[in-house]
Amino acid sequence: MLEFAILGLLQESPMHGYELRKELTAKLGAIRAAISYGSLYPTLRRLQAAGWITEAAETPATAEEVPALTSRRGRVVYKITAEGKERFAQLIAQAGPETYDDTGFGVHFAFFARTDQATRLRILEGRRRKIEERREGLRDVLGRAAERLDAYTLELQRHGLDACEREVRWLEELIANERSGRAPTVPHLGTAGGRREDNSPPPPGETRKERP
Amino acid sequence: MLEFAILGLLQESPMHGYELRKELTAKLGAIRAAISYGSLYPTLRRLQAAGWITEAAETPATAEEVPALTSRRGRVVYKITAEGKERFAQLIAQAGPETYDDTGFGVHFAFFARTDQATRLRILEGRRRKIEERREGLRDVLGRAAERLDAYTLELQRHGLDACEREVRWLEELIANERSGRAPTVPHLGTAGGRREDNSPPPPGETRKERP
DNA sequence: GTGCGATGTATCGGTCCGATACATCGCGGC
DNA sequence: GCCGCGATGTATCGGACCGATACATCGCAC
Repeated sequence: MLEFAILGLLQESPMHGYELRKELTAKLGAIRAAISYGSLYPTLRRLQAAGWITEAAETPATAEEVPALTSRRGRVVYKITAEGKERFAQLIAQAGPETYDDTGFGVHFAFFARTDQATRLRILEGRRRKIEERREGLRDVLGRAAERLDAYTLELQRHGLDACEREVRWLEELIANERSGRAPTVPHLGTAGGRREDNSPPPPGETRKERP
Repeated sequence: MLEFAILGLLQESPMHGYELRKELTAKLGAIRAAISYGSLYPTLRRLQAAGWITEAAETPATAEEVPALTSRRGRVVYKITAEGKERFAQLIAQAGPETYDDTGFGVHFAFFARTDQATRLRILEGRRRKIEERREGLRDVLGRAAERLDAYTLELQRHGLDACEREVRWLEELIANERSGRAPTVPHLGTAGGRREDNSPPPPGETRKERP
């Protein structure tokens, strides 16, 4: 999962570890807390060993200004390779069971902008199926095994059941949307009205052109 | 987390591994998929080494029937020890940061029937605080960084934000309920009748009372 | 001039998962 | 009669990820 997310992010622009973590947190904040360095750095090393990313020298273009007096700090910038892009495409295409669990689905969804419509549809439907199964399981427990469980446990199940039903409805909307016309957002909300008050002083990748 | 859940379940009755997994799945089905044997068995071993659980001989009372012809099947039944009960009580009392993340909170909540009211309240409020923080983070991203993110990522955040708001409301209800009167369920739903035989000390809240 | 929070890289032990292996039991179909 | 098959049951192994920890620099406020 981390591998997938890193390759996806580096496709937008080269980054160093710390930055990667921040972007990851911003992009995946809805589905997981914050990636740990204890996962991040080893994974970066693994990706590099596999040849999917490389270290890029950290020289901010106008490097002649202050050459090397203070022994340039060890900031390691990574960029994705051609093999890395292939790998990412391959990871998108092959959807295993882990694609539909909470984290896996969230990460895939976060990169839907780089995913073709057919695959998007497949993933959304797989997720819906999985949630429906979970929902049925919860209904069973609430129906058949209710007297074996205490009130708190039941309340937890009920809350979980509610979340399942809600997510299924959300997925239905997204699926319908995906089928009829390739609109990227669900109807009840427009195209994210932009008000710009903070233009992020050092934008980590200002030359971001979406590759269609 | 697994340690906590196992000790909590074995407090209700002795069980063998397979059974434990099924009960765990039933009780925690709302918050996590299904416990893996690759976690369960090593954890059982660890708990046994620590002296918190012991193996109980599997002899169904009338064992004289078929003595040992077919080499009695290796079903290992575990039961909790006095030290194990102490350990469980200690784990309930001390609430670390992990008590408030998704899984940690869910597991603690599932055993609220064995938790005193003050601790319940503390955990519910800690969880609320944590979710409120996550909610603010998502609002920040949706407000300040919206133009940096694509429509799918934004939709994901919106869905996450919605879930946060919903959970905060749920927690508010539970907290209010916990404060005024010790009713174990939220008002809008009743049911939940008798418990099964269970020689544990009186669980602090099986006497359901309808709060108007 | 000094402390302190943000930036930045990195490792280590431990928890948990997914795949896999293997053995028994009851039951229905042929 | 016996054969497969799904449920029951115990167990291990490699790998992913986390939390704690360590350490170093930078800019800024006091």
